[in-house]
Amino acid sequence: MPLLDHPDAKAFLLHWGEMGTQWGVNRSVSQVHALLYLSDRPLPADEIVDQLGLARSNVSTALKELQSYAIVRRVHVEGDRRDHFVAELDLWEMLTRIAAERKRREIDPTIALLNDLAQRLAKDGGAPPHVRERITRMHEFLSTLGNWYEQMRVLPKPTLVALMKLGGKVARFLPGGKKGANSG
Amino acid sequence: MPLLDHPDAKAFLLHWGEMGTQWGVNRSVSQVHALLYLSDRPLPADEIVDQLGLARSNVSTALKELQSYAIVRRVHVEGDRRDHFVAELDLWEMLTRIAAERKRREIDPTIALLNDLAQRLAKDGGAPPHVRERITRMHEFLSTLGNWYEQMRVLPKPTLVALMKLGGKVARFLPGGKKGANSG
DNA sequence: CATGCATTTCTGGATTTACCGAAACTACGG
DNA sequence: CCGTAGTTTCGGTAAATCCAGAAATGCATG
Repeated sequence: MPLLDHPDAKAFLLHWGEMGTQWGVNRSVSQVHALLYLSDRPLPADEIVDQLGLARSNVSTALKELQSYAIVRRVHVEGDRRDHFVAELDLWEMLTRIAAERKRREIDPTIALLNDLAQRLAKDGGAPPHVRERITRMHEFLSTLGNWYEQMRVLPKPTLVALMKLGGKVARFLPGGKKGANSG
Repeated sequence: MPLLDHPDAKAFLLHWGEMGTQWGVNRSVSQVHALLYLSDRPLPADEIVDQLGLARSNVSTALKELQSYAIVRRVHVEGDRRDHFVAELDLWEMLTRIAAERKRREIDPTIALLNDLAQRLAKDGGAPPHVRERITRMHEFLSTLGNWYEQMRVLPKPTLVALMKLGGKVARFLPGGKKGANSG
């Protein structure tokens, strides 16, 4: 029985699709992802086509995209020649992989550009000082974020989860204590 | 002299505009933001129109959107009846405000929906167990993230910055400690 | 190496979104 | 009551995106 006959499953899938569009992911991609996330077994592309009513080609593209994020992978199913696909079910993994890929695609190139601009501006005596300063600050800011991310990325997952659950209490451990901690 | 006569300023603005589109923000909005970020003085809407070559109505909409994120604000300029606009220059502020607004607009409604679905599924004896479980897990996951965010949000900015700079080292403070480090 | 099936890539059309320019409307201060 | 600034709405158009069908490619098998 099709998974999407269940109204709640369908509601989730539709909402997930819309979420995607708001974050710059196309609807087909996020719907395919939602379907695989809800499925209890690997699905072949054809079945995704049937359940979502998308064109075969479109599903193919979506699967490729999802695999490039490493949140969907191909699996072999005994006695079936067709590729089957499953979604990453560990949501922490899912999040970190999406973050990693978006950083790679969008943030890193931005930092690289800002690096260029900042360097050029530093030598350009005629450049307006505030432009130089603003771009340099943005560069530093994104670099800091990037470095932080790289350090979080390599932490073991349970550590990450523990930190997240600890929430604001981590601030206790900062030199100077919680309120009004200094930045050294 | 127009700010965008400087090639590096222009490069930044164009890149920023494209970044926006990849994150679900329209190009006009992010370009207006970039322009205000680089500007060393408050700009009236007309001047934004001139410098970016956008329609007046479009700029008006973009400014409204940016103000709804609280990363641009209206200021009064002595001796000029027109509204002028400035961008938030503190990038940590900018980030947290964008995060706050996107959470409010997109994440919170998603959590609310998942909450509904999870509740309904819990009572629905006929629902496939894996669907119930997957949706429940997603709900818990996003709730955890949301709670974490709320706790981070209220930390003083210097504390936030300090934590970020501390990076992966915060893991040292966890009970059970990461390899090779524990608090005394 | 030919065949059949699975999959990807290409291409044109449909839909959606973005944007302009004009007009209507609000607000405010002479 | 006028003039200026600002916003909102709207029709039209341009551009980007989405997506179905066709063609091409890949791949395992006999």
